[in-house]
Amino acid sequence: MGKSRYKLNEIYEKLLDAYSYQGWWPIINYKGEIPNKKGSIKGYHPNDYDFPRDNNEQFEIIIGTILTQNTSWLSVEKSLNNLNKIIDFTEGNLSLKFKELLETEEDLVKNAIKPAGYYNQKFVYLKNITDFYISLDGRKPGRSEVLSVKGVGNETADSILLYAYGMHEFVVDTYTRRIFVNLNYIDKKDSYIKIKKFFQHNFNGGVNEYQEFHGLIVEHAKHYYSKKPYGVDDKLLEEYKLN
DNA sequence: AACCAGGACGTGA
DNA sequence: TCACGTCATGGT
Repeated sequence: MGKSRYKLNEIYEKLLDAYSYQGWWPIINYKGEIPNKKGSIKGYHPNDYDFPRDNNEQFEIIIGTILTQNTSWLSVEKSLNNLNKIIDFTEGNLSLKFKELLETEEDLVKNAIKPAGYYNQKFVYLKNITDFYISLDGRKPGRSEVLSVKGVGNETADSILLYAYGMHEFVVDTYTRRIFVNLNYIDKKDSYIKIKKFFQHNFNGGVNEYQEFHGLIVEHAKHYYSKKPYGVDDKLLEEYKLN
């Protein structure tokens, strides 16, 4: 494990030194703040992995995973705050209240989530995942089970499992691909599952480290992998680049 | 004014 | 399987 030529744990430590704890997944009613964090100014809980603290926070994370598909977190935060004005996220059973709202106030919900984009699609996806969540009745879902929900693909599934359920599933996103393609650790044509397994086999860490690593990868990528050509100015991880 | 943002799905080869 | 078009608002 330590003799792998892929030094993922060293990279993890390097990113942690550079950016410190990211406090993913953000909770909109949490009062913690990280100054100068792009995409949001609050909701993160750095170096505190005891989340979600209740079922409503768990469901809020799940809503967020749908809304953030191909969209910036700032837009999602606006949508979540809009929804929070319609339904109190902190009282009662959020999933049941949300289901009721989805069924009776379609236009109201669509308008609320508009900032996150794709609001017609995401409205349907939210209905699907809400019904699924309620059907679980508190039970932890399996990966294939979550994947079967229309609107939940590989990344969203792993985000739900890792951040909402605290399960040991590595999340791969476009930023992960860009960084580690640039380091020649993976090929840009590799499938999601292949990359996920690559990280799970070569990165030694538990649930907390999986959560943190993904947040760090996103943070680092926002600095050096948002505009083409990706990563040419990435001095921080330069020493880990292969051939 | 293009381009991108914490993707997923349907379609046709 | 896989490449491609579609979904859509908002920031840079």
